[in-house]
Amino acid sequence: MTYDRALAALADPTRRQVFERLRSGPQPVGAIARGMPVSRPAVSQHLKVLKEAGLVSDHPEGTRRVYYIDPHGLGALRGWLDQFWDQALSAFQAEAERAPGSAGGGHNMDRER
Amino acid sequence: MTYDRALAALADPTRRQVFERLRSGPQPVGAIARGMPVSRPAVSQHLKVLKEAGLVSDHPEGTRRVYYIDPHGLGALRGWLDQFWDQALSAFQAEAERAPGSAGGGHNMDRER
DNA sequence: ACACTTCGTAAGCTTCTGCTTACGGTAAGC
DNA sequence: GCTTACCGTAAGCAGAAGCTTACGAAGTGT
Repeated sequence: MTYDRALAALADPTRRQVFERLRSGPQPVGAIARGMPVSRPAVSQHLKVLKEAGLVSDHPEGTRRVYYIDPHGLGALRGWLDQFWDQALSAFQAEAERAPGSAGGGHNMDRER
Repeated sequence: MTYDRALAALADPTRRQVFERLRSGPQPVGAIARGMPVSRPAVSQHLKVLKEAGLVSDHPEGTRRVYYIDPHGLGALRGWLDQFWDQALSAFQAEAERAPGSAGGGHNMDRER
């Protein structure tokens, strides 16, 4: 779905810091920006990207805007990741048996060509 | 620990395409680059980043280098994600009860001017 | 009505990033 | 030994991304 947006959004360290700050609960923009190494408008821009990725949502509260983590984007990312996980494990196991030492811990020292 | 590298690596679309190509099994660089919209050196550079992120590994096979998916980096990313998942769900539930309509059901009825 | 707070957005600039071409190094085949 | 195939790396460049300052809009309180 939109797992690609979520990945791109969480790639930036500053933006990830914004996102992780919301783990302690919903917060308005000013509170998020306080104590961060960038300006408040920068935080707003990051929040916009996070919102477009479905990672956060917001609702107005007076003159402020309270942001909070939205599981929707996280779920998409998780789904994509799980799609890899099982397949990656088995493929890695196969590789481990084929070339021990570099991969997992297989004990078949069959060399190929 | 190294989930940040994995995130940054998988953020780029082309690099993600390289990574997803390895899902069909281990492949040498040339085979990966064949049919891709970028040159072979570009693929090599992407593989380097993916390797540093712990997402892929490789072993030489004659004059070629066979790359395959390494669950190590994927696992780190998964761990970080799961750390959020539960907390995000409960927090989202709390938000849903607090302002029904925006969070609880399905869509974001964001008030946009 | 006026002042103050909170926030989003536009413009501009600097820095980072991904791609290409060119080159060197290593292993296999004749 | 010589040539060919495969791959990684360096240099250089065009495009993108993030940050700052400046401004405008919306809401609250006096």
